[in-house]
Amino acid sequence: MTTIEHPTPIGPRIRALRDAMELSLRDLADRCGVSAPMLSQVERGETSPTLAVAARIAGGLELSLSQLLRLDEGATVSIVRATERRPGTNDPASGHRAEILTPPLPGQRAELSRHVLAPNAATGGPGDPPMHEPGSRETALVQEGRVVLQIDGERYELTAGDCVTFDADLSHHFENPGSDDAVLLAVVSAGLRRS
Amino acid sequence: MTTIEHPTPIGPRIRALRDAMELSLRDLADRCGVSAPMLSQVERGETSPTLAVAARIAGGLELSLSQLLRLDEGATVSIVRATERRPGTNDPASGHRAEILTPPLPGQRAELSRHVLAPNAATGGPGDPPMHEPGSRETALVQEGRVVLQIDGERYELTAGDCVTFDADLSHHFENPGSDDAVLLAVVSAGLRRS
DNA sequence: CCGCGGCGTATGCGATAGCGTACAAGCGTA
DNA sequence: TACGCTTGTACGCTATCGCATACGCCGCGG
Repeated sequence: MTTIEHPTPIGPRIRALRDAMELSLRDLADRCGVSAPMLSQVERGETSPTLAVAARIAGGLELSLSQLLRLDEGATVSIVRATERRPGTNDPASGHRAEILTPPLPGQRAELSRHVLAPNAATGGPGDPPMHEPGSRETALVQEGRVVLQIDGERYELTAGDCVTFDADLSHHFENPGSDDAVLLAVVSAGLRRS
Repeated sequence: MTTIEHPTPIGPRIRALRDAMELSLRDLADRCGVSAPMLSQVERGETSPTLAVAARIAGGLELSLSQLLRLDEGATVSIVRATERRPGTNDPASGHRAEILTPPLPGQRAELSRHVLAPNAATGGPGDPPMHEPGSRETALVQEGRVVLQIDGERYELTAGDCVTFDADLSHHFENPGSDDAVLLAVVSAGLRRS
């Protein structure tokens, strides 16, 4: 009996998920098209499955593979302490006021910011930044007014209360086409993490 | 020459990442401890690597495995339109007022909420919900007052301006130990997506 | 007592992942 | 033309993944 060294202890996790769904090895085997003995070996860490079967196992557990493997994501809790207030941008010319609510960030995981767009103001130019690191996600909530979001050439019209989520590594910017200030709460989260 | 059907087209992605880092097959092979021919076969989808070597490849690309596989995450843009205002909870007994800012959500990807905690109030009980689906992340920003966060028994003290990120599938709750209202902006994002 | 159904695991065999090596093609230099 | 040196790929061989099958174990009903 030799136990292989794990890239990540996926075995116990599969076992836990299977138990939580109250499936036997054979039940899960039927659901995912992987033999029961194989499942047993994977759960006990006696073998390293190929991506193909790992993906089928994930499917049987109603997860995507990257979700099944998501336990190597690092610290479960990270706190960034408040520091001096970040200045915030205020561009009277364009009518764009932005305020980053989160403290500056080593090992950045998330950033909340609040934007106020005067009538006809926009965040950056059409092809410019804001553009975040590959894999990051942005969620924005329109709190007041009307906003037009341009992503990669596409145009979306949003009104107060609308919420949009998109891949933040695409070029994107917001505009205020209305005649009142628009207020936008934006959250950028969880991009790739290099090293 | 037979091409296997991919769980997810990881091959082209590896190739793209390798090109972006300007590494040859042998360079990457040295970095990650996987032979160059193997890398070539994986990139072209001629073989499905084991998790062990996939993880080493990911390591050579300075990514975690789940990050390397993260391309099955779905649509790049999703908009949830504003609907009627959600009522929001208001519990005078406990002193907890909560307001969910995002509209109700098919295919929920993110939820922003704003919590006001009167002195000595708390969000839920110590072991209760709020507890979100496996894999989800929560980021919270203390806007006013002082807050104590309990996660899985651990206790963290936060003051205005602090920002915390943690795995939201752990049991957690916030308390206000101060003598003024505490205001908390919370964002839950990107949990598991079943099927 | 036996039999029957379930459970997880040991066994043995094809198929193939993963290695070292050897190869063809594309560069710049002589 | 030949030469080094790079690039990515084809060739064999061994380790092992992944399967069907068989086994020991336990709880239940006869």
